[in-house]
Amino acid sequence: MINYKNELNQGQYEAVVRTENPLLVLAGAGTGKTRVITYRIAYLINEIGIEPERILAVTFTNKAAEEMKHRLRGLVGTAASSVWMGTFHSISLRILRRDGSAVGLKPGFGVIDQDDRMALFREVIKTLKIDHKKYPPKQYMNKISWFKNTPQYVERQIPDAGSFHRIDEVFREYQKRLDEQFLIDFDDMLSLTIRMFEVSEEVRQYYSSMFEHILVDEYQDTNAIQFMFLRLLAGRSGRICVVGDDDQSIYGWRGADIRNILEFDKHFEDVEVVKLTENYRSTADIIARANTLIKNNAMRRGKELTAHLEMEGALEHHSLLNETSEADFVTKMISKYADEGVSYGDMAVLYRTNAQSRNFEVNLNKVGIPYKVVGGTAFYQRREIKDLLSYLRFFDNSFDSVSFSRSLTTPSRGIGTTTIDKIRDFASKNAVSLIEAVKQMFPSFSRNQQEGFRQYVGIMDHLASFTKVSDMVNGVIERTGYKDYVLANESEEEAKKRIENIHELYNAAVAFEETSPEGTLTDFLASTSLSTSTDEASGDRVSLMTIHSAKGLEFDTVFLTGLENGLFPLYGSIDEPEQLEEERRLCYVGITRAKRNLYVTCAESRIMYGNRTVSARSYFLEEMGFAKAKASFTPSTRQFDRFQPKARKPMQPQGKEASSNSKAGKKVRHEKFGDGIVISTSGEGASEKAEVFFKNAGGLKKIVTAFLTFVDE
DNA sequence: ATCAGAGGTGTTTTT
DNA sequence: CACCTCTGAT
Repeated sequence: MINYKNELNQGQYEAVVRTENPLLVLAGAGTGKTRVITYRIAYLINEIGIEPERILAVTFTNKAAEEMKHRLRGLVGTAASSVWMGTFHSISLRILRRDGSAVGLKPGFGVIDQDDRMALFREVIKTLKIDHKKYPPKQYMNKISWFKNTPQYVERQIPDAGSFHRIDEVFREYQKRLDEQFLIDFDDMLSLTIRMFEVSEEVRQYYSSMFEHILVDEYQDTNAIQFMFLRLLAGRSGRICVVGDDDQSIYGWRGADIRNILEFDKHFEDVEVVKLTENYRSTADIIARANTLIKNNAMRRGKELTAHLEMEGALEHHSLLNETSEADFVTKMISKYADEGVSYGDMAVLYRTNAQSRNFEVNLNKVGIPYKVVGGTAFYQRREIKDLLSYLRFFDNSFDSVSFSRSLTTPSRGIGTTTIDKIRDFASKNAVSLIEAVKQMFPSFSRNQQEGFRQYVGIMDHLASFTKVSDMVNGVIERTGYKDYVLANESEEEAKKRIENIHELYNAAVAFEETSPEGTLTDFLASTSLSTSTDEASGDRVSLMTIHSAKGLEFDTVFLTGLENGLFPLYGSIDEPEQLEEERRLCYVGITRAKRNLYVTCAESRIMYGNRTVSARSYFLEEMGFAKAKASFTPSTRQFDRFQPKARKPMQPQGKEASSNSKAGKKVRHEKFGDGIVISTSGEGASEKAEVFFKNAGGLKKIVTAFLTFVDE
């Protein structure tokens, strides 16, 4: 049926048929990674005779899993749906649903989503009377999230006391509340699964022998405990195949450990390695730029892509005056290509930070070009959706206090925080559910409040009369009068959008019933917590997204924007070689998204923090070989600091060579903060301020230039 | 209990 | 700039 030899090149073929030993596939951008994975699974099923449900395939996003399943269906038909395919998180969740009792989870446990988790941290900080201004809840959340991704947490340790203000207390209190509410958070999915494997040899054995073959996509972005997960299932000599590209590792900040891929052959026995370097995506020009850029990185296994498509395209760099002209330029080019017949869905505008999307949005709107901002607020994060779901969440889990207070107060019923806090206390002290607390405390409420509660409890009772998730969704929409509430409180335009979303929620519930006929409300709610904005379809519209979100995607025409020092590479990374390398990899990912046309832009100044700041061209521009901007698009005569094209230890900025009107990159000294590097400047004359990164004194600070001494080297 | 307005604060990137 | 939280007025 499938002719593997004909449909794959030599390297891909090897990657597909070597199924005995641990296999590392180093697959550069556009070298047919997805093809390898799908064909390998097909090969395992069709040629080796492995049962599809004994194959585990881990992807980076839910969307990638869907895409892969779709492609696999084309190769093996309905068997595709039996393969275990999904992200580490979704697979872990599935495992925990079945065996979570081994680590003390109650069968119907819920999953708290990111926003609610943040809300929970705020509560905790408040209860512990910690000054949230001095110690923002967000920091605790990040630190604890980070900690939950370490082997120590898997081993049940508690964060090092003293490492951050009262963090162990916060951790305990936060965890206590989660436990009380029978909730787990995002990070728990993975760490609890691994803990379970360690605690229960029986469970581990069950999954380990069930999965005869494990495949992992985007292996370069796995972290320490994801590695543990794989090791526990596959053993040291197991049948595991990981596919990745060390040059595309861009999640170090999230704990991804590039050593997982660099040292794969140390972690497993008898490892075979296949390198895929033949690129079938981009023009030779694009590949050449990508290669020269990434050569500047020291931490890599080292490989060079070769272009295999006979195709011509544009590859240009344009330096624009400011962020508006950058957006103008991009918009103009998009129109041009659209006129030439390139469809909108085949074009993408990429940037380093989400905040940059605005200018493009404004301009594209003006001209009427359809676009989609990927990575904005995810569907399930929208206010109206969260409001409605909070009823279902509370109905599903009457211990969930975040959902309780949200649903109880939207639309408002004359019950406020004071009363809610009382109910919480009561429930917590008596170890009863919140709904039980309400019932017992009922006589103590004022008449008005009693009316509110009666209505609220009525909705919950109403929900109990349904079995189908979609009916419940509909029930909430009807009984809360949510549409009227929206119409009464929002502008007509806004209300229309929200109501559309509400209908979409109902559709999602119907779709859920179709894809998982056995699925419960709990499952549906968990799936909403796992869903992210990158999972949503984009249609025939121009994609606006961060380079991180663009990972794994490709477009005919790509605009890579904002190539300025301080923005891309971003501030903090400039002085840290390792981080700078990650930024460079990110740039590499950006370049290699383009198939035919690539435009790389920068702006000489842009508004940041509300004032206009001038910044220097990105190091990466010179490294890609864009030594000078095109004359026609550089009205400014300003000179920028230049760097040796092949500096190894990237770039101690050379202050001396900078011109007088751009101080970016210069080394400075401040009486109090010590040595630093100027990132950008704003203002004129005596009020001129410089944004300076102080390595040893708290990072980025804004200082009036007069207080700085410029240091010559 | 709710809302509007002031004022302070901080920004990467996301499963 | 844009968000968020706190405050004081209804």
